Amino acid sequence: MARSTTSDDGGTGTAAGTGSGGASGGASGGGPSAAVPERLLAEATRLFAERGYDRTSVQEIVEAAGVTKGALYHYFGSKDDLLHEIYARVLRLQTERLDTIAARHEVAVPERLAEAAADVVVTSIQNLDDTKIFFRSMHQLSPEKQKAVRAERRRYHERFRSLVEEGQRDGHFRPGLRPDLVVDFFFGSVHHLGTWYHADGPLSAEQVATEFSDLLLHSVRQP
Amino acid sequence: MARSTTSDDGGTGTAAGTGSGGASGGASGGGPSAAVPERLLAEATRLFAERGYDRTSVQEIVEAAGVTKGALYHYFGSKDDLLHEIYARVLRLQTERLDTIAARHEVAVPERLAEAAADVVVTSIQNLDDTKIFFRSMHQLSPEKQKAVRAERRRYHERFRSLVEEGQRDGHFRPGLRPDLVVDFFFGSVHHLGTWYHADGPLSAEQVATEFSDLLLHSVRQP
Amino acid sequence: MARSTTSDDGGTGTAAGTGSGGASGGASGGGPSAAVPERLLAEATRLFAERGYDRTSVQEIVEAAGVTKGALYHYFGSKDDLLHEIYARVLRLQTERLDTIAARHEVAVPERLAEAAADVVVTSIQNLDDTKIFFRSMHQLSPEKQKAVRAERRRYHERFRSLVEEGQRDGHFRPGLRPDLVVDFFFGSVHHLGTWYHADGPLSAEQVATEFSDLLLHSVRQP
Amino acid sequence: MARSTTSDDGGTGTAAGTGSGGASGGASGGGPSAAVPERLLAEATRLFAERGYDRTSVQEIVEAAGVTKGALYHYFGSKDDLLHEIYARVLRLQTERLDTIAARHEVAVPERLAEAAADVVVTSIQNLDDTKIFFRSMHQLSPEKQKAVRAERRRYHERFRSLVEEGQRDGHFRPGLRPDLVVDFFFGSVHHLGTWYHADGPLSAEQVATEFSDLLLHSVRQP
DNA sequence: AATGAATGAGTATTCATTCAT
DNA sequence: GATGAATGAATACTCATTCAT
Repeated sequence: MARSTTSDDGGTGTAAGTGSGGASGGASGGGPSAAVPERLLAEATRLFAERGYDRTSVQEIVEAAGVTKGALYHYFGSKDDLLHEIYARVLRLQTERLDTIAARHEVAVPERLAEAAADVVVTSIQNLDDTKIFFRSMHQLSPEKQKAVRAERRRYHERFRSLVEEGQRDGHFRPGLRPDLVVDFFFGSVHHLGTWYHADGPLSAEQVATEFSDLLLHSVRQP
Repeated sequence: MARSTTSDDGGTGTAAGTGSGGASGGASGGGPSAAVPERLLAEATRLFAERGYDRTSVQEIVEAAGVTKGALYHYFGSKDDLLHEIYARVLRLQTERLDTIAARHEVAVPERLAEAAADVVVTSIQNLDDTKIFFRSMHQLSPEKQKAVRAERRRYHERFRSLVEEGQRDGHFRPGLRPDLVVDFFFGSVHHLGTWYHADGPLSAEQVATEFSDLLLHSVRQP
Repeated sequence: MARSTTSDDGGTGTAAGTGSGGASGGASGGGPSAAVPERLLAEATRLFAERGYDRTSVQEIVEAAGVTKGALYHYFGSKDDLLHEIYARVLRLQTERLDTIAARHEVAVPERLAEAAADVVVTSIQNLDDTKIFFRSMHQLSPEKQKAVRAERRRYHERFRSLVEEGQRDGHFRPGLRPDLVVDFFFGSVHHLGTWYHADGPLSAEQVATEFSDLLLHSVRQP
Repeated sequence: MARSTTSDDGGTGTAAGTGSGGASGGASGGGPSAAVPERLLAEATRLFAERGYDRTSVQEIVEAAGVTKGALYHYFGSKDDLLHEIYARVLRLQTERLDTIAARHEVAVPERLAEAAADVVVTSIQNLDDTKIFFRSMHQLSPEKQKAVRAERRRYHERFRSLVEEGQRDGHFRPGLRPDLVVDFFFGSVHHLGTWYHADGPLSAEQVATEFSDLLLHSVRQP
């Protein structure tokens, strides 16, 4: 059984091992020739972002992916599982990137914070569908999956907060600030990108990233 | 007919005519003795915030309000209408407050911006249910109501943006900033209060307001 | 009480006596200044013909008539009552006209039959809404009202059948025909006028009446 | 998906694929062992004829057919779809029969018209439920389905009318008659069979057919 | 690995009617 | 004579999920 209803395998398990060598296998991403689980995740992401989790029916997902319900339930234990997988994927990506940036101890804290902030803006815009889903659909996950996602999210925020705290200890950032509030302040802005940013608008992801990063840095920096 | 399906009466219409002085009338808020439309709105707000719009059934709302479905549909054209009414109410409130603050031309712009920022944080926390609903459920409104709410929201953002622009002209705020991005940056933070703030947590509304306002001001101020 | 829920007063009772001397009274027909019961009947007739009895709500009727539900229930015991009144009205009219024509014993039977046939076609077209309602909505009447209408209808058919029988006895009409079948044959055609006749089509009521009457006469006449 | 909401496949599609030879498949008609779509159609036909389309609930249909609502909606897109399917079935049958009869060019027109007339009476009586539904429920179809049925019906009438016109050209029928009116005259009679004919009455289908056909022929024939 | 028929509990909404005023 | 708020039962339709094949 490939089902992952209650699995805690970090989220890669469901799709792993399918299709290699098969006629349809191999491609990553959601193109028509991609493996079935990837295609399902890609279409689900698109549809959840477009009309919301509750308003997207399993039927619509499988039709968009060109498979049948049976196939979906072969790979995913439930609709909820699909959503959880989407969250896991984005959290994994962001955590990895933040860890890489934060670990560059040779770079001064303000530069690392600026880079981390800009990076999360860019990846949030690059995965705007995930960003939209993230803040809208958390409460539609089952309680235990919600708990798991919140825990992962908390760890991510803690790493970010550590950077702020490190900057305060080094005298770069204003000591009176509450680092947790700073993090909530900034990630509110990031999560809301999904409500107003449009790829075909006047601003590139990098422009937004630069400005958001700049605003954050000015807001915390020791004048 | 008291229905307000397409009314643009500013939202007070639904409750009008229920009679001050009547046995059931008069009270505002959602207590058990309040008028039926108010009770429905109060319970709907609570439930939408608690479990989301799509996951709240009309049945649950009327049970919580102690009336029947027929009564709900006597006052509101649809479930969607209820949600729209909630949005209209909070937008009206925030717009009024911002207008009052922004109009105090005898006060310098940074002080007015700081006050406006702190004020919207406090009222967002005081109406935390509305805040939660706002950013989660916008896309569950019917397209035309969504358009109406977005338009109203845009007007609100524009007023806020004018303050930033005024500050730039006066030389208080950094000229290189894009005022629209500043507004999106800050209101992301505000709208996300609903995802992390808890009334029984360690922070008062005023503490958050002061810190968010401070972060905003530092982020834009001419150093 | 003016209600006529179970009355057998021949159908005139409900509206009689209202409004004489009142500001709104006097006019017959359904114009905006007509008395309330007439206006209700007129709008109900129009709406029942347009969208069917079950698909017309009491709310729609009272809105079209410019009154409230309370007013409707003041004059009519039920929605069903309204429909019954419409049937009674058209049956009364047709019966009266047939009686008048059939009683002209100085005229030969074929001429009387031809005139009766043409007349019922003309009045059916002049009251096309009633004609549409008649054959579509009979089964939506309450069982007892349905019985009453059927009985009245049967009496009407019997009078018509008598003409055919009289013609057979006089040697004008073919003796082998079953008069009841002739009547059903012809009234099928008449009742179906509502499904195809349009006032703005190429045929006048009189043209249809002449041709239908001619077809009937040729179908029964002794060659 | 077996749904046929908008299908124009001539109406057989809904039942396709249920498998001849399967444990439940094969039987036509509405017996308890028939395939699910057939059983649903059979019970719907019976109930629509008995109490009308609007007064028959989907719940009643599925209970009568011994299945669940989900099963109905698996095969039919809507209640409206069921009705449309009933119309399509009867129209197909009648069109086929008329075509066969009208195509016998070796037979003189009056004989062919008489046979066609008698045949449509017999099949209308044999499918009396369909006949009842036909004239009562047309206006309860969705506008586009109504249009489709009317178009099909028009084609049927046109074929019948062609017979009349052919007879006029051949000198068998009176030249002054409007063939379209003759057709409306006759089919009014046919459609109304449902309102008065009873299988347990004194008349056999053939007796009615013979007399109706005779009345039609006499009404149009050159004396 | 995959199908698709079938389930059954759930959804928002409608509506004729009543009744205190 | 007339109002309109309120009822409560009924309505068509949806959908995540299961399971025999």
